[in-house]
Formats: sequence, structure tokens, C-alpha cells
Amino acid sequence: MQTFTISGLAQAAGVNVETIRFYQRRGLLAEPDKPLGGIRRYGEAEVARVLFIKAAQRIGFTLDEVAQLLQLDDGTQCAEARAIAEHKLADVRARLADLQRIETTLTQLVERCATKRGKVCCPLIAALQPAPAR
Amino acid sequence: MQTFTISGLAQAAGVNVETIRFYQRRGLLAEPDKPLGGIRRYGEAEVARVLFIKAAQRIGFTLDEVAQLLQLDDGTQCAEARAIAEHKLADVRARLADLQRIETTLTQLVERCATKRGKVCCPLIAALQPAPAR
DNA sequence: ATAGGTTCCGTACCCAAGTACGGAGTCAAG
DNA sequence: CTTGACTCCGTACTTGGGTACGGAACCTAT
Repeated sequence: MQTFTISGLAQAAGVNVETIRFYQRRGLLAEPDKPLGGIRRYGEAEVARVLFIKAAQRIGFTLDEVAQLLQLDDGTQCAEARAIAEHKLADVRARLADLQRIETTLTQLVERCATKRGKVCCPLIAALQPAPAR
Repeated sequence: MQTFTISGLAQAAGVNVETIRFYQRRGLLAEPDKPLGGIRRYGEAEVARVLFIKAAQRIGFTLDEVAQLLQLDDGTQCAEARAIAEHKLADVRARLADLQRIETTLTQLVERCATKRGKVCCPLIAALQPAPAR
């Protein structure tokens, strides 16, 4: 089951070997204990974990935040997990709302582009305005 | 209408003065021409712009990407705008999907937490798996 | 048993996005 | 007309997230 060497893992996850080692130092990824003076092996679980880290980063989480999310995946005491989860959830929903507004606005822009020509001005900033001064 | 000094702008947008100047150097924010050896003034538009930059960053855009989005807001030739917009849109939709899956999973976790006790393990990683090895 | 390619580990370096610093100029209040 | 707060501008430092480097150890294939 533990089929990959570190470079195999890196390749499977689409990152650099050094990145794996960096994540290990940061505690985002465990270093499997190596068979007495030998070489560590990794499995699919680690690949998924690295992919998760990368995906979470793309949507704006820092590595510290990713660590918290991973804690939830790893299993924590319920009360604590719930606290973290609720906190993150609020956060996630706020981002979701912003992203959705950008999505809508960009979609409209593309549509307008298809029918008109010349300059277009896309009210992107307005899309994320908390309370437009009107 | 141009009511703020740079520190007023910074405060209104909830960032550091140096950040404003940094954005100006990066071309994300124009430097209004100053009244002959005097002090520049800013308005609500700039506040909104900085807030947008910050919001976009929170959902994972780099400053270079933000610059592209701002270009759309500022008005560009249609063909070019459309190309950028479509590109960003695909990007935005991918992030949206990931965020939504995290949202769902976190919500489920919180629910389970409310009814059970002891350890919980939240399949967060699985939520973002491209194709789970089964 | 040794050469070539990894792994391991530490240290050093890199880029993005700020943050801090310091001197000179400006401006309003006393 | 000076004092204190702020602006302007350049340069330097910091932090987060990696990347690169280099020597020693390891593991095949010949």
C-alpha cells in the first residue's frame, strides 16, 4: 500500500520534492518512520493530502489554516472540532459569497461582450462593495 | 469629492499607508496628480478599489491576477476583456466548486458534532479528491 | 564492489506581498 | 514663524511559502 518514494509522491501530487519536505517540517504531512536507516515510503493517502493542501491554498487558505482543516480530517475531540469547523465555515461562506458575486459579474461581462463591441466596463469592484455609497 | 489624504484612505480601507503606496507602485492604484508640490487626495472610488483588492486576495487571487480583474473594471477593448473574463471565469468556477465542497463537508461535520460525542473524523480531504482511488 | 541515481537532512537562497525607516518637504494651529 | 503631524519618496527589512545546494548515506545494476 505504501508504494511511493518521496519523489514518486511529489510527482503524483504535482509538486516538488522539496515542497513535500517543507510540508513535513511544517507538520502538515507526517514523516512515516523509516525502516532502520532506510528510505521512507508513502501511499495514496499522502497524495490526497498534498492535493488537498494545494486546493485549499488556491481558494485562499494559508498553510496555518490548512493545518486546522487537516486537523478536522485527522479526527479531533468533538467540541474542539466543532469550534474550528464553525469558525472556518463562516469564513468559507464569506469567501463563497464574494466568489459568487465575481462569478455573476464576470458572466454578465462575457455576455455583454458577445453582443456589443467597443469598450466595456465591468462593474467588478461594485460587485464586492459592502455598502455602495449611493 | 476627493476627501481623503493617504492616511484617511488607508484607514477607510482598513490597510496600512505603506500598503497604499505599495499598490501605487504596482500600478493597482493610480497616484492622483498632486497640486504642485502638495499633497494628493483620494475619494470613495479608491476606497472601494482597495477593498476589492483585499477581497480578491482573500479568495486566492494574486496581485497580478487582481490587476487583470481591475483592468476589466476599468474598461478594456471588448475582445480582450472577453478573453480575460472567460479565463478568469473558468478559474473562479473551479474555486467555487472546491469551496462549495468544503462548505458542505464542514456543515455536515458541525451537524454530526451536535448529535454525537467523542472523536469525529471529517472527510475533508475526500471532499476535494479529484478521483478517489477505490 | 563500485558507479549512478535516490534519499536524507541541514542550511541557504528566492519571490510575493507587505512593513518599517529616515530625511526632506508641506501645512495648519498656536 | 515655529512646532508637530502628516506627506512624499527611496531604500531596507520581514514573513510566508517555497527552491536550491551539498555532503553523507543508501540502494540497485553491472
